[in-house]
Amino acid sequence: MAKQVKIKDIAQMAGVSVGTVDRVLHNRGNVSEKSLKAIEQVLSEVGYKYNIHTSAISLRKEYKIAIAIPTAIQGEYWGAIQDGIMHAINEYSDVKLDCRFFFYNQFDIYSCRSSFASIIDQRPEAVIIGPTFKSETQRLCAELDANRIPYVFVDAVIEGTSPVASYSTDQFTCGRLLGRLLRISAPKDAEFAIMSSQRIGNERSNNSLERRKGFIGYFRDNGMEKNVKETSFSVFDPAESEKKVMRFLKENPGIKGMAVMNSRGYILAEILKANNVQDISLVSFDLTLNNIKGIEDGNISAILCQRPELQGFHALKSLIKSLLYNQEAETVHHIMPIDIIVKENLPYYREFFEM
Amino acid sequence: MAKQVKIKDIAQMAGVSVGTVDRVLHNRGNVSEKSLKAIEQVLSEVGYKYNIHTSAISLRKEYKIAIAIPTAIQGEYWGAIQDGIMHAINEYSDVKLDCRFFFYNQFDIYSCRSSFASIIDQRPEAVIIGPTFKSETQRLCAELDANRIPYVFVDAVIEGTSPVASYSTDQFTCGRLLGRLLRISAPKDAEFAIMSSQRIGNERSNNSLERRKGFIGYFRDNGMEKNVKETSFSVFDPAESEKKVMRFLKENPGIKGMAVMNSRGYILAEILKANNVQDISLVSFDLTLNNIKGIEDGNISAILCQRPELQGFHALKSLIKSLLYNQEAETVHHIMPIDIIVKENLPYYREFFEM
DNA sequence: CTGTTAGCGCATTCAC
DNA sequence: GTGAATGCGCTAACAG
Repeated sequence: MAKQVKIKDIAQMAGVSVGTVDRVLHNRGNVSEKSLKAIEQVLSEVGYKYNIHTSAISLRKEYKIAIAIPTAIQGEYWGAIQDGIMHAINEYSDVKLDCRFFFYNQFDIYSCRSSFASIIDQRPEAVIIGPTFKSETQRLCAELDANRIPYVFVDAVIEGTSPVASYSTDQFTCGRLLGRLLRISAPKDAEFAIMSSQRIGNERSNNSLERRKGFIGYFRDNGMEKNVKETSFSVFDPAESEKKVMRFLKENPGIKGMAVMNSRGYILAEILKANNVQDISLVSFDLTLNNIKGIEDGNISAILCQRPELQGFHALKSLIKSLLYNQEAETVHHIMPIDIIVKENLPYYREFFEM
Repeated sequence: MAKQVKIKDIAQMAGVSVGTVDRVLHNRGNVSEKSLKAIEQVLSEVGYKYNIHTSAISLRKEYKIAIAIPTAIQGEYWGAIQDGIMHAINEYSDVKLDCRFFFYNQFDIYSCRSSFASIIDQRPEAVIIGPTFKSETQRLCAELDANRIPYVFVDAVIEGTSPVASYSTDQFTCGRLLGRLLRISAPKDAEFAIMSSQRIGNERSNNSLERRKGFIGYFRDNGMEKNVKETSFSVFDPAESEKKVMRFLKENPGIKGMAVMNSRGYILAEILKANNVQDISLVSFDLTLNNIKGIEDGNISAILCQRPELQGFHALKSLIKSLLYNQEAETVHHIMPIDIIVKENLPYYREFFEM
């Protein structure tokens, strides 16, 4: 229980006033070489620790924060990210924030483009980005970099950018994990299907592709590459999808597991259920309301979840720290844990908000 | 982005001074009926939200907190709980705390008794309890209740007590989940073993018993009660354990999965590995260093984890709130999520500290 | 360049 | 019973 050393203490030890210490801590210049040295000396000896909250109350400034993510629907993936952000706003309510959401349609590059453009117009002091379109994001980030506006990524990372932090999942490993979950619960010679949703614009396409690679890689590593089949279904045309999937299963009777590389597992759950297919394990992503129902009803065996609330929470938290401490820090990439959710452990994931 | 309403605002609206509002908020009396009414009226209208941190800095008081848990070893279960507590101390460093750990030997009731006795002597203002011995805990809690000292439970809940909050896991469901994990990855006629560690004093005995019940219940529900076998092993005598386990496996050649109802899975992993047993899945509890190694080496198939850091973190957090707000609130029992950890998702659980 | 000072939201003491 | 005043750790404006 070492006592926290305060700015006043440091000032005293360094033989200067609190004002000068404050200037050093926020490196906003106008400090003599001599004072600087003295203060840095003391700082390195005693290990000063900032107090965000007292700092925040004394700070009269209100920060404008822009949040650029795909349209968030309650009970779905981006809705959970939004929940996490709201939670952080609440937890750091002493930091005065003016948060604005700039939702865009993740399947419409034009919507993304115009959304990003209006962000620049708003001149925010910090930005949270849920990136979908690569070059649009890069363009936005270049602009932000030029204006020294800090930003963080949630869900995924875009190369060629320099965020304060990022919160994402190792999608490749997700794919491998999916492979493992299906394989261990099936006979040795079983076949497995990758179900991709055919959709113009490609839903979180990069993520799905990585997952697919991991999935195939897993079976390749186990000498079972030939056991992996692949087909697609439509999100919008259930009847057509049903026909297609059932035809696929008839042609591939060895299929014992299906992996849906996005959050649309529930659609296939409905199809399998309607056709009384019992011996196929279904795995998918994200704890959406539909998928929750699928698990509860026993039509989905497992869901992988990437802690979207936590991503949102920490995204805002790290931005706040960046704004208040104002220091040039290295980018920190955080890889979220991958939760495996099945019928038994489902209830407690829903209930407990994890911060 | 509704503006936070402050005490000053409330005072103004109610036509009184901040002092009076404060008296009401902390219900420490000396307020006229009329003022009280007025303030409560305003409060119910605007929904005032406390700010712990500003509250904490203005509060000169230092709180004594006693933490009574089994001896915490880094990298093991109680060590992780301690980590979470330390994390909370750090996160709420503006609240002045004098935290003292009162470790006790969870296999020695006398050590527990003397530890609990010294807590009472210390006259702490709040207590975190990791309960092992039922009546010892009940006695401590009765004493705390009598002195109106708030306390919270981690890991488990003891009946006949009235904590501020508790953070524990549904052990019965853990057992069921273990059953499921083993069953789905084995042939239909496979047999499964409950491995209990025979140890005087019974390691977290209640938890193990609940898990066992859940495990057996799961197989009963699936009409496979007869497929469940049971044996025990010693933590202290590896050679003897090895003999015993291998004999058991010879006598029960149908065994395809083993469930260790505590954190000692790694011991069996070593035995299986040493004897080149490959076709038996091993599942156990808690992300201890030994178990992590077992997963990495492929000798343990899965570990169930009950977020010990999070338990510790929230335990202290809720105590802090209880101390600062000083309101008689209902007990809140929190059931932690049960994480399933396998080789693929292991790395990211270790890395990401989840608050 | 530097020290002083007022003020942030809140708790508490102390006159009235 | 009540309100004014002081201080908590910190920031920033201001006067030197």
